Amino acid sequence: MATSRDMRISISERAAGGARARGRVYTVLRDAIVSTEFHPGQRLSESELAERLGVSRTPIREALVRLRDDRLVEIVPQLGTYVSRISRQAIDDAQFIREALEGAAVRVAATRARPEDIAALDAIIARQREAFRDSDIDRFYFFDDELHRSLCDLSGHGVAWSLSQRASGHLNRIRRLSMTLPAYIDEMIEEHAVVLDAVRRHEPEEAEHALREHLKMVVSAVPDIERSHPDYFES
Amino acid sequence: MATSRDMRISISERAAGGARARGRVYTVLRDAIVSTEFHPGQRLSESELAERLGVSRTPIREALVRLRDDRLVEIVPQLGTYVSRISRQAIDDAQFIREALEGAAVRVAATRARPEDIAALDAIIARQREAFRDSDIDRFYFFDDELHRSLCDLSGHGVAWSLSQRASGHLNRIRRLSMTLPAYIDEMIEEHAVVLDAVRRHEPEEAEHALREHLKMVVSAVPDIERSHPDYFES
DNA sequence: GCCCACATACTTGCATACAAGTATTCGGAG
DNA sequence: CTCCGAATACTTGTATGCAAGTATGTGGGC
Repeated sequence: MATSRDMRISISERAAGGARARGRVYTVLRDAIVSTEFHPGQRLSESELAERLGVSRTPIREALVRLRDDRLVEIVPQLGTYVSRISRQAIDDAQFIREALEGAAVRVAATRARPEDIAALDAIIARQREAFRDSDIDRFYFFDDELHRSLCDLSGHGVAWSLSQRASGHLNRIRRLSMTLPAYIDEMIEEHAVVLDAVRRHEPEEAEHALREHLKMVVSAVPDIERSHPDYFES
Repeated sequence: MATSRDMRISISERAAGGARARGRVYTVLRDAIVSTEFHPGQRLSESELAERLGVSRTPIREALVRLRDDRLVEIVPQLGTYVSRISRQAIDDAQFIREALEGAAVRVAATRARPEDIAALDAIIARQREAFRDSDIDRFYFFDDELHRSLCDLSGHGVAWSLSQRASGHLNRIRRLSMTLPAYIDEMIEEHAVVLDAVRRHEPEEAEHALREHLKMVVSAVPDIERSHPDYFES
């Protein structure tokens, strides 16, 4: 029947929009946690969050359940909801996931990148240098994500980036905290340039290796962060 | 203070348990979808599911939201919830994710596997042959998962398996459907043996290559399934 | 016979009410 | 002063009620 086919089309068109309140709440809470505006270990109250965000407990709960999947909060029945403390195992897991997924993606990206794609990537790095010059950490963080996301998109598997992101909550808190140290930012930009050069020259092996090395740098910041914020960590 | 440290411990102990109704509903619904007991394209009613499972709409909703993250259902506001039709892009994405994650995991597993680990893996393959001999597809499917999960666990990053699974909903429907064909099962078992041999000999490169080749076999079944169930697929 | 308009019955999204259970705190006894 | 117990004020989990919106079926007009 023709109707069923029409319905299918209208469905996929509308599903893309998604819900409004639920998605908004999830994004707001996730940002607050990753930016450590909500401190690791802090207790969260569903009712208080509902009041502050101007919605009822229902969308708050649905967002918290998603955040639990991300291991960013721990929900204990009849007791409370807590921002997860940063876990070394979770960092290690996220690092493994990122290297595997983004490494595989950049390998494909290196074989497929067209000149205009590379120009777009160059532009992103230029913006990173700008943000660094202006000491605008939030903007740098944004364009850092943007670069990695673009590389995944180029591979034809944008889902690699979304998955990597959802798995990288603990790691991203380290990223954000490490960006308060200018030395890290400077080195990050140079490493981005190395990755991009390998992509430009269509060298998949080299690109993957450079990216994996680059990703390892985030982990190297852990001891510094652990020293300055010991209470943010587990056990 | 000592209290806060004690609290932390009790929290992590209890968080492991998790909720009962919500988790149960999610598992039941996911199994129903992946086994195509719920047909791709089928419309689901929150109220009907609530009645059938003996709970209210709330846990049903939370489970459906998780399934939407898995791309297994499409929720259209004020219209209805539908079991996603199998999407070629989703299959391709899942394949990419599985190869990247499990490939990286088996590489590590090959370097770390101790004799007793390998014995355990051998035992799983033996059970697969048993299930094959008894034509018990569900049991074979279970031990297939068990083998892949064990390999990921061996790498020290069990999370690779959970992520891979959550991303593989569309692919798993193909897996289940392809297992109705005995020829596929037989070949799968042999390929498992090849992977395991490489792990036994501590050859990471070879193990990853064999696993990636093995994973590709699932995709090769797509045209067959598409011919026998054209209405299960998108557009 | 065909087509258009309206009412109806459904859907999900959100808000609220109730139930079960825990930590804390306040009061009293020793 | 110390310690024990019960009541209280919270927490999350679940159930239900209401609002907004869409598809469908029915009845009337042409």
